[in-house]
Amino acid sequence: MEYTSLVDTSLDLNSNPTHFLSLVPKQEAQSNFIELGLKMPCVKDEQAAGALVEELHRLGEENKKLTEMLTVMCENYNVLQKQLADYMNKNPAASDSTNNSKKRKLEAINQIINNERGVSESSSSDEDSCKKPIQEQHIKAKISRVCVHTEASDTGLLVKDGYQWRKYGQKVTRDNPSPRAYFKCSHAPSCPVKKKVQRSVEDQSILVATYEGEHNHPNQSKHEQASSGLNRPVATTTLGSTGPTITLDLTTPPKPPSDEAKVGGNRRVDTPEFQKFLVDQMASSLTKDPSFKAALAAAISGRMAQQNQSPKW
DNA sequence: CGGGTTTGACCAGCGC
DNA sequence: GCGCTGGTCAAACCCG
Repeated sequence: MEYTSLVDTSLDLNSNPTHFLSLVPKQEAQSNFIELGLKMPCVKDEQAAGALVEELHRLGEENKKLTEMLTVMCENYNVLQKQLADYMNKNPAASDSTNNSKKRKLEAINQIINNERGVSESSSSDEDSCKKPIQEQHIKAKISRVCVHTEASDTGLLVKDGYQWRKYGQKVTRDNPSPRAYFKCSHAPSCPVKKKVQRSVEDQSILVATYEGEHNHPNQSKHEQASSGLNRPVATTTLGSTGPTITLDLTTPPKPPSDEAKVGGNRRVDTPEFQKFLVDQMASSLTKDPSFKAALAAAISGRMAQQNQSPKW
């Protein structure tokens, strides 16, 4: 289950700007207009400076509220996921309707999730985890997934992440018409890390890279990474192979709460620190998105035009 | 010639 | 045991 299917972070501004504006207080719409560099014609500089400071505080408050809202949403998602797992355990017939491979996959996912959370949520997974060697569980827990946005015309399965990879296989899987490529880390012969790269079923322009294990050697230098034209990772998660995927711009570094949040780590996504990191990323992604700003400007200007027709603001 | 890629064959796990 | 599926191997091939 993809996070994106549950938490839709997109704002359909273009389709109905006035609808969006109805959610935004009139005062804020005006101040956002100022922030976008579209100055009101008759506002004096001092007033504008004061308004900007005031606006800064207001935006800070707004940011805080949004952060809290998103945190609550993430918590709700986790609760729903848990409820679904409970339901599946209580009603095995419901899960029997799926085909065998999906069933197999679900079991693997559940195990991964349980390992990630360090909590056994069902007795069956307890039994399974007891059967498996501890070391194997440990390896499985070191799974992370990274979504990389590529050009639609780009048919390759190359995800540049700073490491050296050697392709050792390619396979067409049942659930996805796009072939899946298998890579081993060739930077160090003893490095156990493997990588699977496959195009997303929903969006062929997105490459989904699944990393297994952890590198036992340092990455390329920052300079090398910068000059090697790395792909633009749009999302990363460490919650198993089908865990949450939130579209984020990770090209610029607001530092994650800890280094564990980096690719290849096994950081839990349900920790407050990671959620705050996600929130920060979303916020920065939105504010940097020119289309978002353009849509917002269009919405505000449309609203202002509407307001100008009526005598009062 | 060495290293990487391609691709068909093989193997293991799982359900029936 | 058989069929299906995902993962891996390894020979052939390609390229600088």
